[in-house]
Amino acid sequence: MRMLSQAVEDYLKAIYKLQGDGRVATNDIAQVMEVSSASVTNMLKRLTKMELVDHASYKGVRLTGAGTKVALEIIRHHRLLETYLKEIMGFSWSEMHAEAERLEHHISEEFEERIDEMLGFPTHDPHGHPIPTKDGQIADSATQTLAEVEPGERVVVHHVSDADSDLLEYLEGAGLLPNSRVHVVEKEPFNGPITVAMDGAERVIGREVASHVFVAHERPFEAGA
Amino acid sequence: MRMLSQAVEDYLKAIYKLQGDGRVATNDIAQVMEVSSASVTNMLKRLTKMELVDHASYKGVRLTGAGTKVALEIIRHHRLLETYLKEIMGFSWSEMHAEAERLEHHISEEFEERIDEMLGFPTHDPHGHPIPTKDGQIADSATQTLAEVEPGERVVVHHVSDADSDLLEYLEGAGLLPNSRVHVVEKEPFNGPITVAMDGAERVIGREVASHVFVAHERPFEAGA
DNA sequence: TTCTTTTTTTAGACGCGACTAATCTTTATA
DNA sequence: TATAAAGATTAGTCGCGTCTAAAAAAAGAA
Repeated sequence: MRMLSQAVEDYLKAIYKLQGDGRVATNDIAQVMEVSSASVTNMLKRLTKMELVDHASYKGVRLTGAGTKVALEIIRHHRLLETYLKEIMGFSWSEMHAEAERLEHHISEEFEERIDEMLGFPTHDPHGHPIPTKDGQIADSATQTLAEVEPGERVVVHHVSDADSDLLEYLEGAGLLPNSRVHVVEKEPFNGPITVAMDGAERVIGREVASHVFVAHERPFEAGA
Repeated sequence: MRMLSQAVEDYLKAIYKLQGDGRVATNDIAQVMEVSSASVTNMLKRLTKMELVDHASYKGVRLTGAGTKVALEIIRHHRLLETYLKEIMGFSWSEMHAEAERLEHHISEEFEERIDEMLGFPTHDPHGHPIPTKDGQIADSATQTLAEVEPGERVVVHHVSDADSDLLEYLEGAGLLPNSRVHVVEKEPFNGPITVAMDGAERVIGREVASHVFVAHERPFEAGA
């Protein structure tokens, strides 16, 4: 794995985020990166030579397999860092993002593994965004469980684990059915119970039970990422 | 505080370490930085313009007050990071140094404060090197107490707190007198007792008592710093 | 379709931080 | 003290990543 500059990593990350199914426009990259279009064109030439992007003059750009891999690594770093800074180090929402934005380029594989482990291999960051795995897989947005949601977050139940029919009945009784809106009020530490509010009424449920309730965020994408 | 490049920070750190009482030679900087002498001369010109060093052609270089301040900040980052990586994150000695070497340039004031606090405001890093304070003070090498020494380290008792005569008598009975060599064998977590070896015999002492025994390392300066 | 507007690229420049080769200065040695 | 060796600086180049101004290509409107 060759050494890439921070600038290169930032461009790849920006292109990844702009890239839906199609190709990305030079001007769009210039805007989110806050540089001139000429700078972007210049960089795209270099990225093309490095085979990280596929750029055709006047036709937009797209990440190659290698480029996508790098972008996902950086995004993984970012989201793991945000989770770590918030959960373990007590950073605020605003400080968290800026710090992760810088550190994501400078942590080692080793560091990444340690924080992943210390966090219990989380699948989503504090915003609810999925954390790419080491081999570049991104969890489906509905693979986050209620047990992982942070206090203050509002989520919608997506589906419920169908392993145990007793459990299903309990969840049904508790009103934790697909499409119900849930507001996580409090979380006891050390895998203790979770207090949720549904239709204004509070309810305390065990962490174990919560880990069988798969949820989605109400607003999948927002400002910071 | 203006933004400095990583290169500038690295030069200042190198000069700080080479600088005893006198001035530092271009070639010496080139050697530790692993760059050509011409590159050093070139950088010294820029550092002089920034008023971070005081450089006279053919006469060596010396840090200014501002330059020293920056160097100490970076060294503080490095030593706090090494301590954090080792104590909290479980890094090995070898990984610790390399990681701190990169991260020292990229952590915020906020991050620095958090890890300082999480570590209980340590005065020395795991090597036993003093950690500069935020305002650039460096603890005397003999202000580290036995309570702060890591298992495996060998230290020499420098002096003993003279607050309490009962304590002094206890320490005398335990053989913890100035110039005695002490090998820390084990440390119980959560401020539990410490096992030390002296003249081959092991002895268990309370953490509170150990915090009144001021020690110095046998080899004040070694490879990594 | 032709003209206009928007988007993108090219051309040329600049600061940073490195390099090599050549040219001083200073220091050491005969 | 003259000369050789060691140390430091200058001169000139290069790649990175940015910029502005100008030209070219694509897209939209009359």
